[in-house]
Amino acid sequence: MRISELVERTGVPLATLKYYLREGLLPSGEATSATRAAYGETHVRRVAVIRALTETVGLSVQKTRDVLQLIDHPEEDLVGMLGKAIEALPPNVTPDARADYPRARAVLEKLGQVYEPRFAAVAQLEHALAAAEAAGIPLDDERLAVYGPHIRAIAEFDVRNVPREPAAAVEYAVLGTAVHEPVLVALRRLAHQDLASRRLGPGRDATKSPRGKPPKAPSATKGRSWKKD
Amino acid sequence: MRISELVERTGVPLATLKYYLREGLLPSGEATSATRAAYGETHVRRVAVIRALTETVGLSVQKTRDVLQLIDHPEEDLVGMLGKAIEALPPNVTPDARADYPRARAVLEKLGQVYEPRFAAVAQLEHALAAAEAAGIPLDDERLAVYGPHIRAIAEFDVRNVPREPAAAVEYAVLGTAVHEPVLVALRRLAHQDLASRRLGPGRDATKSPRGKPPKAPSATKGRSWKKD
DNA sequence: TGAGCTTGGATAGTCATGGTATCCAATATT
DNA sequence: AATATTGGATACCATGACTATCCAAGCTCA
Repeated sequence: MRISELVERTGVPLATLKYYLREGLLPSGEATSATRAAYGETHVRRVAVIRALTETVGLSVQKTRDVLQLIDHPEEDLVGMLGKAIEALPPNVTPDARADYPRARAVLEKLGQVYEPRFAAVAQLEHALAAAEAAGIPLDDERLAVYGPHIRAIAEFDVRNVPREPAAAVEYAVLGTAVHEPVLVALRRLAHQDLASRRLGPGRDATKSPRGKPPKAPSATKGRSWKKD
Repeated sequence: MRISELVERTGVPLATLKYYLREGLLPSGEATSATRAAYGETHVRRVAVIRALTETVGLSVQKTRDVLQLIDHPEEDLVGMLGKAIEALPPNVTPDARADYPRARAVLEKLGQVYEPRFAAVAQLEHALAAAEAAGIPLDDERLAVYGPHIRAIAEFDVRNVPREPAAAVEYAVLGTAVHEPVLVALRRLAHQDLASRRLGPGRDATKSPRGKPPKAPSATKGRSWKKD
């Protein structure tokens, strides 16, 4: 297909596609002549991934390019790739191997995981913990005892499902880490709303302005029983 | 204290503090004279919260102001406040009550939660699910069956710990939702790295450059027993 | 008292991002 | 041949988050 069709298929303006081309996010189509190139389904998919990474995950165009290059040039070392990908993900904190991340270290020790200051995620965790502290809601032991195992279980599922084929594994690891984060975050927010509205009782309005029927009582929800504190 | 001291205490440049003042993120100190004002600990804390929200959570200055105003003017309706807060959080998708969010609806039905298109989080979830799909890693039933309950459990803990006092509850709900997200995300990334390095076997190097002894089994951690699901 | 420093308040400038818009010349297409 | 579409290059623009200056009205301390 020609680039004009790519515009139609993806809904992304021509000028923007050219921009992605320039920035190296999107490989140029196969040149069929001096002034013409053919694009394929891979390009359609690539554009979708670019938008997912930039719009939903919130990566900058530069970081998106880094991540895509990781996928395009997979190395055998999955763990190393994963590390590099995580480094590209927000929040953009650059790890300093010689720095000390006391909060992160304490947390990791409690979780029985290795504290490795070269991991970008350690610096990210430190940052996040400091922010929580600053906001007046530190991650105390009790909360960590809840968050830790559940997050670990989620991560175990993720890792269990890594494809065997190396290239696919890299793509899964890199994209999966990034792309499921917003899903998890949204699910938590929705669970908050669901629980809060049930807790504060049906009968009161569930939303700010719209007058919506408050979600019906906690009744039967998959047989789950939510004890209310 | 004078503003120059606030600069020292927070490490934020004067020009930036003035910017926050202008934008209404930071209340001005109590005027002691025509050209002098006194700042207190509340200001120090406020600046910390501003940085946490902008740097770590990734809010824009505008959205940060919205969130802070929510906290400063708490209403009794906690659920409504929570909804407004979530609306200010990234990704910035504005919910359309008349729109249909098919992916989000399907997920919520499977989870036994109410589908309410006015909730911003529903639109956010739809967005995230579409992005995951575009990236080639859709949230299939199996994954949802794992993510859902664990996230729910986390959210239950969060809701269980809402303070009783209304103003404190609003602050906890609004800040807690936002501020713990980066923590959860960082924990998942670290769990990925931990699991991946264990999986690809000790014996192989755990990171690209650093040589880290693979963590010992999750066994006993501080005598605390967190049952793993 | 007065020289110099610190403020608050206002205004303008800067830098990075993430696009948009144009122009052009070389083809395709009809 | 006439018209439309490309690729490639270049220039332009809007937003956001600061950052820098200016100024005049106080403080402060010798």
